Amino acid sequence: MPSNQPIARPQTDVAAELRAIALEMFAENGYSGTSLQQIAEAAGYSKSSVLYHFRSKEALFEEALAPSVAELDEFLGSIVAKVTSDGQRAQFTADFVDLLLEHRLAAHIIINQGQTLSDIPMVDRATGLIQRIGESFMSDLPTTKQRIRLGVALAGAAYILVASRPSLTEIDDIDEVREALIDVVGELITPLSS
Amino acid sequence: MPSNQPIARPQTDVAAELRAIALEMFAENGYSGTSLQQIAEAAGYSKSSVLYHFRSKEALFEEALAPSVAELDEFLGSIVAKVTSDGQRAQFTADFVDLLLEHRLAAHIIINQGQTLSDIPMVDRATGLIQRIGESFMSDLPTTKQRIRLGVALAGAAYILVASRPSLTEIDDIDEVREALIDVVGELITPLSS
DNA sequence: GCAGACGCTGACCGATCGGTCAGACTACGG
DNA sequence: CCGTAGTCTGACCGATCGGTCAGCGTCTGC
Repeated sequence: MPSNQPIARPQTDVAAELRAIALEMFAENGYSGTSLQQIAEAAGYSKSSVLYHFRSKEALFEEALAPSVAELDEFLGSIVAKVTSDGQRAQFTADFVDLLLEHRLAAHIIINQGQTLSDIPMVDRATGLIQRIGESFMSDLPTTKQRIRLGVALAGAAYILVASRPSLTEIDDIDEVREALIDVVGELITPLSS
Repeated sequence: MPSNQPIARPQTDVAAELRAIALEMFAENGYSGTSLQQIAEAAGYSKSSVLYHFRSKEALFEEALAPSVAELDEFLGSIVAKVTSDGQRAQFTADFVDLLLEHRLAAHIIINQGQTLSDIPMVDRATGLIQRIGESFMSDLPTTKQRIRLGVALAGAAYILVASRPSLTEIDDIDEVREALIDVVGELITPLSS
């Protein structure tokens, strides 16, 4: 029973392995602070091998970010419905927090290095999506204060979950943080329609 | 009437000029993304000149950050009084926002590159100070939700003022943003004592 | 007017950067 | 049993990195 794709994927997908390791190192030490040599060593391959699987350092970076950006795109699509329907604001908040938690590393990179790396297409696309998410709310927020409230909620949540040292988040149960965060963001967001 | 320091400082303090330019470039392109060559060119000097005024790239970086970190230290000292006295919470909030505004570039660097550059003493000192500011509040915040509320307020305000693209802040009058931000942070912080 | 300090520079250093390339080894289909 | 495609590697490339050093003017106090 032949199939049109390889009968068995190699047990270890080297490219995927490299993407994962690279994503972690780019988040930890920055894009320009991480060399192909370091990535190769961490993965147990040679630098040449990394460049065999990926056209360039930038290509590796983009492919490592791609899945997270794709989900961010999907998230933006699902927002439109929820923002207009008042009852689903809570669902949006939970989805937002969970998206950040699921894509910690990519979010860390976009948040902390987004401006610096704006000339990389994948990064530019991600920041564009984030901006559109903000705008989809902003459109019916007349006062500066309301807009700031939204900004503090989203940026504060993102930074706490993703970019801060353990200091603020501490060792508290991650689920406890998640729920508290959903509460606080919800408080800041829901009075916006009033 | 001789003095024990040079009678007249040179009209243009080259070291100070280099610190300012370097701070800007480190904030914009990251520490490892900024070379001494680039800094020298931007300042109109040679790379050798930069290294004449500063022992090393890291020394330049530290000296560029130093004034802001010193003020952060001062700020931490002034907090202790204000946190305990309930009436001065509003004053604290305004001071916090103004501190961020006054030291935009340094704050940008610490926020976005603090983790990556934690092995640089000045950066480590700054993150330590920030942590102590957080702890000075946390100490009498029993629930996770209250602590998250504080974290969202501080991190959100910091990120909006300092680290975001113009997207959220927009072209709105900076004073308008400042006041709205003080309002929102105040809302999040003041109910903490209840 | 001379000695020395100061500010600055180009030439140069070894190390490392991202990237190329010619092969080596393996596995598989004809 | 051979050819070919896929995977991986070391040797090598020019460019750039942070940093050193000898020496160039200029300015100043003696």
